[in-house]
Amino acid sequence: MSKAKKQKSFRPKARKAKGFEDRHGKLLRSENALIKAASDIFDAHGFEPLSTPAFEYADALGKFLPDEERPNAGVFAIEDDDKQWLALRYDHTAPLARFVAQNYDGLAKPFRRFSAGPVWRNEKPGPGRFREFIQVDADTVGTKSPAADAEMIMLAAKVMQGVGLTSDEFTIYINDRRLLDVLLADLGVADTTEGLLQKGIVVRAIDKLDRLGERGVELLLGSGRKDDSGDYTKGAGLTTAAIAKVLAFTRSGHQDRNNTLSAIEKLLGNSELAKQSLNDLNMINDLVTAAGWDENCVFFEPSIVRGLGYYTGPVFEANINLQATDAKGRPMNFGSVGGGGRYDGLVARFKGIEVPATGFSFGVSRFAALMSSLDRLGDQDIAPVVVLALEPDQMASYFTMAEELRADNIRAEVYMGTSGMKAQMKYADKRGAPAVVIVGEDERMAGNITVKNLNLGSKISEQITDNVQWRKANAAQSTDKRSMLVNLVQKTLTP
RNA sequence: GCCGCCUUAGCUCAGUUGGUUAGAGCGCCGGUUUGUGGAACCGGAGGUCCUUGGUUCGAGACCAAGAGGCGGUACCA
Repeated sequence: MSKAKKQKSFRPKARKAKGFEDRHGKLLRSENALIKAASDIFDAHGFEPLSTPAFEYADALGKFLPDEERPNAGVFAIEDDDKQWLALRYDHTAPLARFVAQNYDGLAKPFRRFSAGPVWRNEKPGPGRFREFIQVDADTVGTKSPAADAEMIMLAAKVMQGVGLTSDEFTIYINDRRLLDVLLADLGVADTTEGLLQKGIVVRAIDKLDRLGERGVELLLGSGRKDDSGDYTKGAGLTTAAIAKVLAFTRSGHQDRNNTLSAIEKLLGNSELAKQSLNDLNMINDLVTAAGWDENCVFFEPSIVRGLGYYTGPVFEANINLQATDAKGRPMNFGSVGGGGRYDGLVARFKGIEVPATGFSFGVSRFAALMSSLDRLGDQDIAPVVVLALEPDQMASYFTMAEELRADNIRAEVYMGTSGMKAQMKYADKRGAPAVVIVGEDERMAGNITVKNLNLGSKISEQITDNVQWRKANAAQSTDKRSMLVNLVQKTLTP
């Protein structure tokens, strides 16, 4: 490597941006299968497909406004030619609120729609956490009816089933934010700025129950917690008695939905707001029960709160009860693969009038990664049969052969390179092709085709140690008349 | 953002108290075998030892700063 050469060419390093993922093969097929399964279910229930742009004006996305100092905190934002700030959407809900507000008069309400596509968050990436990921959302806008919430819950369960999970392999948890509001009001957390801040800490602390355990959450509710790395997190500053009450509430879940509701009623039943909430939850329970969803996959769970601030009523979460390991053999604990709830305030930001809404969202990337590693989705990733291109002037006939295979639903391709036969065999092997079609001069002159079974070939090779025998072994291939092409390939592919 | 650990070939990693020309396995390429991938044997290519500065006669190794990666934690409208 001469100095002159080094100076001549600048080469950028081939590397992908942090927190962004290349997706291909089995994993991408899993994602697509998941998106399709969810979309089909939403569509069958009468939800309208809706696609909104990746960019929105930043002020439309939320109360977030990019400031000069850190325009990209949380979201990816750019300043347009006209000095207006654009930001990549960070979920599908905010664009929906914008769409509904903008087209309010023309929409049949309640308006029900589903959306699938990537969303972006400019946050620190971690395992199973990316800066770009796909969400599939279904939302119902324009009704306060708990029936709409019940429908969301059942849709979530149906999607879980739709991707092949049995009812003991997934769980849908239900809770209601209003119950926590009542509880905290009882404990003296006021509706002031300071109180709302405190409430936020409480909600986020409860959200961490599964990760930190009750002891950790207890610290976060009280004075604060120091983690293993020595970092200190400020607590909510509740009294010991108040902490006990909050924890008692999170423990009030039972296996049986009715028992959970009566336990909550005993704890909070005197309040008017709690009565409203329990009424709604009872109606949800009736509908879910009538539809036949049994107690082992749909629960009321008071410890589920969801981290986001905008929920105003029932909240839901979908969990997978399976353990998987990643490429490096480490256990993948994904926890929830989807969540949602009622948010009655979002559209009001635009319209000034309250437009109640409820929705559910699946984190497709996370969900699909889990399913893919369990070989539960995308296992239809079968490599194509490769038609070798041995004689350059016979390409037309190779194309014809591949087309015949495709007509019989066999994934097939013609080798597109210019290398010799050995390289073509290596190519087919590396692709994982189940078989190759070999038609060279010999076959062509005789009006024949040869099909080699690559899987069988590699099995046979394991038993051969002698080099000469190795060369001679072509037991894994057979030759027949040209007209028998599809037949012979078919026979090779079926075990 | 805060805390900890890490960074040597495409990948996983060795590399002695600081001492000539930095290694292994796997992978890759070629050959044995010019119409046959996968086994076996033989050969080959491939390195800014993350970067910069310092200590030293001499640094992959020691020191400092920076960058990147991993993990934890926080934030996540």
